[in-house]
Amino acid sequence: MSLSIISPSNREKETQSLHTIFHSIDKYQSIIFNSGAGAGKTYALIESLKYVINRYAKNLREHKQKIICITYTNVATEEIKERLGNTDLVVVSTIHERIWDLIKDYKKELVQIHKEKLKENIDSLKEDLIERYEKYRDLGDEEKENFKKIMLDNKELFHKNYNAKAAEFRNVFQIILNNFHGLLGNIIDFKKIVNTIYKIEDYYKCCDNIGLYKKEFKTVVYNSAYNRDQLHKMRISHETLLEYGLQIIKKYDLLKQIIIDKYPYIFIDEYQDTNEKVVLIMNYLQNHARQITHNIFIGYFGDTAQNIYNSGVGNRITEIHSNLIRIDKEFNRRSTKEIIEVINKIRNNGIKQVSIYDDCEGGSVKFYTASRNDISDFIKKYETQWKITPENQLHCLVLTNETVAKYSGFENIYNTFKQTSKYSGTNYDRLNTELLSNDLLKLGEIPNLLLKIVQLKNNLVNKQIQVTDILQKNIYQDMNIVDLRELIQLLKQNKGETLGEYIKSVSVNYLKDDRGKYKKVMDLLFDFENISFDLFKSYLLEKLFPNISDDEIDMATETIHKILGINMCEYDMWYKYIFGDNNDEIIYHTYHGTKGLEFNNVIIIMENAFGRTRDYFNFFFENYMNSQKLEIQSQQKFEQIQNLMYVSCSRAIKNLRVLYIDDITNFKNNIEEIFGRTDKFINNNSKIVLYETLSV
DNA sequence: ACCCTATTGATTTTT
DNA sequence: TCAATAGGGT
Repeated sequence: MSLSIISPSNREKETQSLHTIFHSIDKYQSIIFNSGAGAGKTYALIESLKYVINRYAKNLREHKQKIICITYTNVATEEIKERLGNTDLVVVSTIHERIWDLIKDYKKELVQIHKEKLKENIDSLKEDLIERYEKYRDLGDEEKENFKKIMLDNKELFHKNYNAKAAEFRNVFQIILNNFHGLLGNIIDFKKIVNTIYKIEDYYKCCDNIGLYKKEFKTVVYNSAYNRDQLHKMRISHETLLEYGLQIIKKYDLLKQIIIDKYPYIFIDEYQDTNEKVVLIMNYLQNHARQITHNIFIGYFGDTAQNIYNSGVGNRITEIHSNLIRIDKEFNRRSTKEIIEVINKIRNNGIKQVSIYDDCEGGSVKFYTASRNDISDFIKKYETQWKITPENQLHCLVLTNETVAKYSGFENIYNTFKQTSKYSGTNYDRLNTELLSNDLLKLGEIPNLLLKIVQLKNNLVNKQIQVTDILQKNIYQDMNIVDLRELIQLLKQNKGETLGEYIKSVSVNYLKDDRGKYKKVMDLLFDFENISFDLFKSYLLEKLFPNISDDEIDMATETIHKILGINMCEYDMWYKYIFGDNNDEIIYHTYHGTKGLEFNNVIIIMENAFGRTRDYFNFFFENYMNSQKLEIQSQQKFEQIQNLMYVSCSRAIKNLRVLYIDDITNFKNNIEEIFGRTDKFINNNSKIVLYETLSV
């Protein structure tokens, strides 16, 4: 058993680095705590919070003060709350929740800021119209007014035909706009122009309504469930919330002072992912505190090398918030020495980690090349070689959710949903959240329903599930045991090879049910009544192809048939993936999705391309030795890839394999600089074992 | 041969 | 929303 012995001197050193933090807390000197992957950053954060509580609780309570701890995700919030235990002195939340809480009561001021934002947007939208669209620019002032009037009168017609083909769309407006044929030359541009005109009009109206003190225009509302602003409806989303927060805090010194005096300690987790505006806010607080000679401690905890989302502040943080005391932790408490050596080379800057353990040897890292067709064999080989079991799982990292779906066994579900109009075109970005999220609140309506159907089916045959978890209280509370048994029997009769057959079976039994309990269970589950196969089918059609035109119906019906024709086993695989209580031997993730996690055995499937960028990982390897000499933009690209490499490779505790499925001739040397050597994967058991040292 | 327009299909992740 | 490609017109 390795990774278990910590020498007294290492333990002492680790304690020392904690004490450096504590010392800064005592002196109200703000810090930036950097630690690489697996260093125990969250541990340091928790210990710091505990330190403030233990030492200053009495003082804080006397002055009705609290400690703020902000995180990047809700999951992280929950984890910190759990590890910290119960206390009323610390408010743990996401940054958005906190900012909204701090500013939401300043209603008048927010409306004022909102009005200014509307006006700014009106100006820039008007500028866009003139600058981007030549045909529109060339119209005279009177013509522009006239055009606007016509289009405002025909708003409904415009939206009704919005998704029609260009030629058809043009036909609809040709006669109405006979003076403006030039504008109809390019329908895409035409739509953009008209949309912009509508938006400007909406914003003007909103400004008017604010001026008239109309009821719904007296407050700004933050909607965390919605990803886009609806400024004309006084609704803002995440990004604008931070923007308003920054403005209001910047503008009002009294607000700054209130925050400083109420929250003298602010801790920020994963600072590298935090939005730049948040750091700006902190900097304003810090400077104001200095001005009025009040105390405030701000502690940033994170790692710039793990910034994999471009919205994060990353290493620009020290330019924005100056005079931070830098504390680095160089121990690694996760991985074996072999892994640490490789991730140090990938990172190749600042922090060079060493293991905290004396017995840190025994891992293995290898870099293989192969063709795309060899992936499954490669994985299979390690499944036997590493003696993979549900207790010793293999975690396989791939780049896209589509690939995850494929290898996890629900390829058809993913691909068919991708074809629905609910999840394609302008809505394509919803697919991953609404089909694959493990947060049930984020799942789409239909995925949610299908998941509930699969869940009921599985719960009925799962011996560990209690009746109360399957049926709602109002179903079973007035039933005797015989009736209950009968109901369960009937529910269990629902069977089918495919989803469609299963639903047919559900509706057949629906007719058999004379007591009405089965009906009630199903009505609750489906959220509509008189369930039949045809009704279900048209429900899917309506929800997955909303507002569909007549000539698209055939295509849509065919897609619905595909969904119904998918095997129930595949829905089971999908169900298992979502709920993640996984007893599988091999588990697939996206690179990004593994952030913060750690696994004994990791295989990373890598290739040149990622997303729109054809030169992605090869770009990193090609420039590994001379990244300093790249132009600024290329350097940013390099760092982005480097960080993703660093995050994914540092998940491994013991065994790491990278399988590269493109040609590496041009950058083989640099790969070997990092990984020691590269080998061709030969699809033959005996040969591989020769090269490998077993280490499980 | 070249220009303009229409169509199509696509990365990751959080709030 | 964007970029690559297909397709039509001159």
